[in-house]
Amino acid sequence: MDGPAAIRLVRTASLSSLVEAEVMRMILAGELTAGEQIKEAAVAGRLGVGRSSVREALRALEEADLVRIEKNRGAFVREVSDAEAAEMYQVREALEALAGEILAPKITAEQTAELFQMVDDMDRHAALSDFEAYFPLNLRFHERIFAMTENGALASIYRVLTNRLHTLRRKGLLQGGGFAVSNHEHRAIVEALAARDPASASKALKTHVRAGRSRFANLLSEADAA
Amino acid sequence: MDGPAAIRLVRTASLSSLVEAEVMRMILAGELTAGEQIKEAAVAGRLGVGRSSVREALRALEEADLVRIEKNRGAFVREVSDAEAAEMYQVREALEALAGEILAPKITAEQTAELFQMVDDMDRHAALSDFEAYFPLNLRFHERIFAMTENGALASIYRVLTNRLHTLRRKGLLQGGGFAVSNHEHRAIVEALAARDPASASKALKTHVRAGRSRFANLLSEADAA
DNA sequence: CCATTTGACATTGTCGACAATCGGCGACAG
DNA sequence: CTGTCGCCGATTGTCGACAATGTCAAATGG
Repeated sequence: MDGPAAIRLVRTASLSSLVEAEVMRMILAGELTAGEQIKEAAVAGRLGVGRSSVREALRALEEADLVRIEKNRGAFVREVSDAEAAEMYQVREALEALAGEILAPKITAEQTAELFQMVDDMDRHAALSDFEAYFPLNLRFHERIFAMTENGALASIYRVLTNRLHTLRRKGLLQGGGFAVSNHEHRAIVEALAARDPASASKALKTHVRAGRSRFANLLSEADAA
Repeated sequence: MDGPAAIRLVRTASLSSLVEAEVMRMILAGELTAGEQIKEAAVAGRLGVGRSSVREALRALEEADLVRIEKNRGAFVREVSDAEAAEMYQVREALEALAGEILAPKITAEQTAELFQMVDDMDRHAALSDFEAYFPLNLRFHERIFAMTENGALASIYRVLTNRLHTLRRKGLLQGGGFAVSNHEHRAIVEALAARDPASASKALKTHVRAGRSRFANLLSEADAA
């Protein structure tokens, strides 16, 4: 027995949803590279489930735009072009700005403390150049802001977008060396939120996303030059 | 033989994707009411396909948030509460504003002509109180604006959002509200776009969505009072 | 009369079988 | 040598079988 958590899991989660989570994890972790084919039988064998469960999972991932399915050819890890990434950054900018507008007027002292704490932690990791610790915290920071808005539709759409962007963002921050800079922007965001000023919170978030986009764009041109 | 269109369809579309489209159509058309259970065997029999294809389709629709699947209980048409609808309106406002900002600087004369034409058509339908003709044109009007931005990510997310809004339990109310007034707002939007002014286009779209939201809210309180 | 149990039925979850299709390799003609 | 055709192995598409689970009403006991 693994305890009540496992019991609850079995009672609520279907096999295909677990497969979906696992394949998604593999994609976001880079264990499956962009463009690579995902063979149903291989996944089924590896996870010890039938092909139907894998097919259902892949179908869900297709709707989430993480894989692309071509009839009679199979499922492939979706590749996001540079142009698409730029589009997504533009949408993300608007979403983050909205989140700032919603959250600023109603943020609580506990919440600002939590966000400041996260920024402090990120500062520590940045000082040590500990990317492995910094990166997930960065993700959680933005996710917490959306969660605090208590607008479920907004948070849900944001998650869809970041899932699609995930590999790109990792790459952008990895080489940028700009993640100390990026954290200065984080602090500015929290300060604007703590001041309960919707306009400046919105602006700080916009600025942050736009800076991230241009950091990404710079890396692209460097890579093209090389 | 049904001609080359049918051939292309068979070569590119899987059964499950066709089932998905059909079930989605039934949900959006209201043939399946909110909260209703969708039985796999019934759909499979009605469409003449196996249960696997139906299951895959339902799984995709779940990811699109049009149905909700409970393990061992089945799939149900998702119902959107009034509170969720309000959240979505807020997100939609931000997305439409962004679309206006993107489109205004680069809209062409042909495109403004097309949009003005649609507004004129809507005026005609409004004068005749022809809901059935007005409503789909209204949807297309907004969709065209997003398409013209040529930001695929933005258009894709907007579609996700509107699909979800269509499962609104009291969606009948959405269509009722003063649509002659609403079309005045449409004209203002196109005029701002034609003037190639991003700020005012963005503002006109925001105003329009916000007005739609309050029209909806008014109808809700009326309905609750009755 | 009410609460609980039990058991039959309906529905979903998972699996493997079989058919359809694709991609590549080699045979073969020019 | 090049291009084409046809076969073969690998992979996906679809289906129905069987097991697991939930539902609901009748039977049972207090």
